[in-house]
Amino acid sequence: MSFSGKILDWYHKNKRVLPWRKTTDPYKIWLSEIILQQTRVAQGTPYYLRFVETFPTVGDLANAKEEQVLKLWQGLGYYSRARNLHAAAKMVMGEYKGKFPDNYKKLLTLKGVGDYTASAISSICFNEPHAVVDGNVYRVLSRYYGIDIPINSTEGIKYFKSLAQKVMDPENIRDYNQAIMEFGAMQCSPKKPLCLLCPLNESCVALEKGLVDQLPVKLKKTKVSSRYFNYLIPIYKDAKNNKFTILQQRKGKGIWQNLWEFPLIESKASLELNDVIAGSNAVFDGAVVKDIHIYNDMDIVHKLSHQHLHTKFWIVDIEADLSNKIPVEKVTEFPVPVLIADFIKAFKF
DNA sequence: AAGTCGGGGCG
DNA sequence: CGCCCAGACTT
Repeated sequence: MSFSGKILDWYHKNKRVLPWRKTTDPYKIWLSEIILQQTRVAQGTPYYLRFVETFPTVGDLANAKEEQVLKLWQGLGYYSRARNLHAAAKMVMGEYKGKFPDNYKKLLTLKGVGDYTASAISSICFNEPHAVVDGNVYRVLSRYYGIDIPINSTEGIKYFKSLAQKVMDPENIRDYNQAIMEFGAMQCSPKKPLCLLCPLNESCVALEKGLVDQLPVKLKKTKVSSRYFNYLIPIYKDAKNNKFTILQQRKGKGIWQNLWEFPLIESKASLELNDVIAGSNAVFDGAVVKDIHIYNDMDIVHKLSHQHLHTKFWIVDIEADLSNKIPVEKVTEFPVPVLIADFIKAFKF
């Protein structure tokens, strides 16, 4: 049997029941594909279910506030996916007059849709013979065919796309694409692949040569930098003892764009109380600071892919009134990074 | 071609 | 602690 035949055969016996496998609605398939980019099925599934329930159609998503989309996305990471998702929904309702793009080329024009996602949607929904190449496919192909070209090099990306296209089954592309990914996730896993029980173990080059644990080859990891965050949590009590604080939206280029956070002082190194007292005047210009004290004794180190955020939360009691204040009960309504969400959850306002 | 963008799970 | 996850976009 051919490579694709064995993959398909394995898939029909071993595939998981997943919510997006019940439909070929391009809107829902697109949703699932964006959510699952660089994200495990287990982590993405509850988000998929919430999105489909909250926004049953692409029009519903387009009509939502970005704020609501980000809130629903909170905790999934790579928030540009959520912003692009919303923008793409508006493109579908505008430029495509509400009809979801129905071929690879049109799909590629949507924000946040690259070669992988366009291939996935066009094959699953419209039976177009475009082979997907995700992390699973890189692993399966590099092992089975014994290819050591780095998968994240320009040459590797081109080579594996071409190889994937050559060995796919164009007649069953909808199942084949999902099959090879499922096979990579369940059988040909990154660590401890199940070679002993593998339907391809008689013809796998990596297994024959003992290179399974060395493939695929991936170029050097990026180095991690450290940043020092000091969040100032202002607390103002009015005459009726209602409590207020401040959240502000992150703008500009870096992490967490358009998410909300407390007023922030970033520094080159860890700050002491006196530094924060000095800096707080600029942050709350005019307002009278009654007291500042540290919330977390030790720095909280929030780890991202290539940044370690050494974080201190400072509780700032304010006497005079604050501009832009929000009632503390409202803080949970804003889309915030996990670092902030964890603080809000633990802190008793 | 290299960097950037999150958060979580696993060995 | 390092690696990887149904990648895309910017520089």
